[in-house]
Amino acid sequence: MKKRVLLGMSGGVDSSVSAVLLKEAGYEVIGATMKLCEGSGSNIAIEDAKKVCEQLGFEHHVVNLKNEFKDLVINNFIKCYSCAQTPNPCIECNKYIKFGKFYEIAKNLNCEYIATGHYAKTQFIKAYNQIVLKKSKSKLKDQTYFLYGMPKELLDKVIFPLSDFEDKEQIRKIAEENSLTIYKKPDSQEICFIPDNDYGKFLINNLSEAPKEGYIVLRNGTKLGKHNGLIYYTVGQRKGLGISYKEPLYVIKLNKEKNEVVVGTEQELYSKILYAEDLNILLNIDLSEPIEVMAKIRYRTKEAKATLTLLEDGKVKVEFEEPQRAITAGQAVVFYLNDIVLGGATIIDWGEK
RNA sequence: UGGGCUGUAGCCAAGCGGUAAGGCAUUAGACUUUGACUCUAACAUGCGCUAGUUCGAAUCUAGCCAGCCCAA
Repeated sequence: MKKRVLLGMSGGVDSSVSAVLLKEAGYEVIGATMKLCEGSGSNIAIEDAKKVCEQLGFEHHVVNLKNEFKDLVINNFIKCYSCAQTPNPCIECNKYIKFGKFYEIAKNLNCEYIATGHYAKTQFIKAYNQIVLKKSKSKLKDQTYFLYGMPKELLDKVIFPLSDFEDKEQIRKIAEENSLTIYKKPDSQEICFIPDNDYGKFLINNLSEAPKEGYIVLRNGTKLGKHNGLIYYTVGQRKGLGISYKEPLYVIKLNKEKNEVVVGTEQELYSKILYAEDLNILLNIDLSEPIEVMAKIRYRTKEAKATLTLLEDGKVKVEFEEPQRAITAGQAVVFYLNDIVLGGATIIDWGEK
């Protein structure tokens, strides 16, 4: 009997080609498109995915997860900003929706597995006696940074058909060869629930209290200018400060208490130490003693050698060998052992204490 | 109406006789399943105004205008 798998389909190239690959691998595939928010993009996604399923002879379902998405992802996004942090909604979405609610739906449809078009890989590793989450073959497109939050129990229930592809062109080629009309659809970007990418406007419409004006200051308190609200800034930001200074200035901290944006030179952005919370561990491994890992503080940043120390309450301390640039509260730090994802956590603070 | 200082792009600012650095901001791209960063390109025929010296002036000279400071 064929194994049944529920494939999350965004209507894009990656998930559509995943459908082809699963079919070729002999799975019984059911396609499902999650409806996460209103908007024309969402309807196009559904139509495109449905069309692919028709072409391949699969069932297609539309799964309404709007309420869950709002409760678990959008609300966290808003809350995070109101705490002067910078959220990463894609990580929350993977954690709660794509590898949470979506799996519940799969079970209801009698699917043993779920699949997505993420660039990531799962593999049984004897040393850990488990299936682990690994980086995809394409190091450039690897998306494990966004996936560290998935439940460990799901590792043997998830299939990533794109795990061994080197680059996107191959994927597009497969789409074209299979006459999938979406083969040249551009890659998705930006936050999916803010179609015009104007997240400032989105926040103003959704925050309980309006953003307050305040000062932009140097570390020593020198006032350099004014800002329209902390929500418009994030650590490491250079553009949009509107300040004249002899060298480029970057946001190095958002001070919620004083409602101040603290700016400094590029050098002041670097730190060797960060603290994080909500640790999620994907590996059978003993963390009672500090451990050497490779840690990544941001998507598109090279991971760096660091020591991971467990503190109380699921909090961790990460000490890097080399200073890292623009460690940002609200963003994730993800830990790797070679290509294997150990886990990750949400950054809450940085610098010496 | 004595003395001193300043006046360079939307903003900050270098240059001090040889043909307008740099930063911020802005615009257009590249990169990117978060927000950023980064990269590439564009952005003053003109340096308060007017005359003059000079082969050549933002740079020197004179006058004027504007702002600031110190004295009355």
